[in-house]
Amino acid sequence: MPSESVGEYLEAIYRLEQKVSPVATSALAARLERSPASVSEMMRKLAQQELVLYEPYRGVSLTEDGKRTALRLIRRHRLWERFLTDLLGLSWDVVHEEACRLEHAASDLVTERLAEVLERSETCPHGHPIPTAQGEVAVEATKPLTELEPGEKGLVQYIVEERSDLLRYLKDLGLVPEATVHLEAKAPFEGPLTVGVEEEQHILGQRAASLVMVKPL
Amino acid sequence: MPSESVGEYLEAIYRLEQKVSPVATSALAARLERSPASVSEMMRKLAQQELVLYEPYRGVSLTEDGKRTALRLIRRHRLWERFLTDLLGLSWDVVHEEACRLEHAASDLVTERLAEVLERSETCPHGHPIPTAQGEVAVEATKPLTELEPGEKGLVQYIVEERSDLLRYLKDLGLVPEATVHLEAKAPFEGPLTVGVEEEQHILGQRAASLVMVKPL
DNA sequence: ATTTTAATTTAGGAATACCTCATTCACTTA
DNA sequence: TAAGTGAATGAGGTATTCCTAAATTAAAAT
Repeated sequence: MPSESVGEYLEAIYRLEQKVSPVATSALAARLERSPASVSEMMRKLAQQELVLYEPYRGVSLTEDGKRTALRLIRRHRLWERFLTDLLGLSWDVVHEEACRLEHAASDLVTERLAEVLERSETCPHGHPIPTAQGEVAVEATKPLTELEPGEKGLVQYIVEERSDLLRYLKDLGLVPEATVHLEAKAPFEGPLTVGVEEEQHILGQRAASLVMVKPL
Repeated sequence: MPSESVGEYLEAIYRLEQKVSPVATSALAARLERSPASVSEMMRKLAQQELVLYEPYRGVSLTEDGKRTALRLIRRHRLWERFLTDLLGLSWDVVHEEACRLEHAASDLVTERLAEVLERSETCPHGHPIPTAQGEVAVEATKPLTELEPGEKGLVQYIVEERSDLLRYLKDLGLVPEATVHLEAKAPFEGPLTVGVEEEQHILGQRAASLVMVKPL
């Protein structure tokens, strides 16, 4: 099993690879709040352990081995998030940080018991799918709220980033997984969107909207 | 807040100080499975931070500050043990190790929520009292099972050590907190004890019996 | 095709927390 | 009281993981 630090790197690479692969050093450095130099150094080490494929100056991607490890940690992470919201009643904007630490402290035994207790949970509180113990992830066809056509309706699937301030804002607007949204208008020049959420109407900018993934209805 | 390592030292000192104070380097080294040299080194550091009083070659004891920190961690530790047995259904012989890691991963926010969810828990699964959030510990008048007089009855209060093999053995005999024991006979020359536990009768050696603390009835 | 720039890597260091081996100390025993 | 013994400490070293500052490289702009 990887050290806490190595684990964080693998998870981050997995997440970033969903967008672009290979992943740039600077992207990793930004996400993990480390210096680019530290990231380079760590990549060399992970490559040596065959957890990543690393082309200096080009970027990194996970090997099969690395992906397996990352998914195991992501499973733990999301299960703990569920635990924190569902059983302890914490709000969805604080659970990410807490789960980051708990995921490394729990053994597989504890993790799987937790999974049983949380039985029907298929996603974390932000809507991301919880990988199975075998490392399978359910993939849904989604697109950012910004790419819905005016007049189109969608079902909120997940929130791309777990930043606390973003999550608090979105919760206020009712933009949470399972919510139904109706894109009423999209201002030109990448302007704000007018969206109906359940019974209310809100106006929000592209930045926030692009982080809300929806399944068109 | 202390590092994981420092926390382990403080907790260990607290526990060992219940028996003898000041605590010897070798006792700490044995409990934490570290080399005596590592312990010396760490003691120097903790003394500098005024978490312990350290007299080289004589031993260590906690300062008020150190005790407060230790009790906060012990509270977390025992709450997690309760969580693991009561909510996840793990057996009492594995929860100590798991809790050792979880206690450092959880914030105070999580800890106090956990305490609320576990409401009426006043002890860990091994019978040790859970300190309050203010650092108070309930103390009961107890003595080792070996010091019960033949014919005397007692209520099992707590098990002194959390060693897995010991706990499994004691569970088999029904020697768990809350159980009623009846010391039927004590063989001479520190020989085995004959004890009645609820409806059954068992014979056990001094080593094991001395680790079972009872409240005489 | 060269220059510039921005990203990336290398070099050199620091902090934490371990270890082993050699030495020193406190206490007991002769 | 002196020697011996076992516990405790000190010296020197390793592994992680982070950093800043300097050098390098790839890619974009002239």
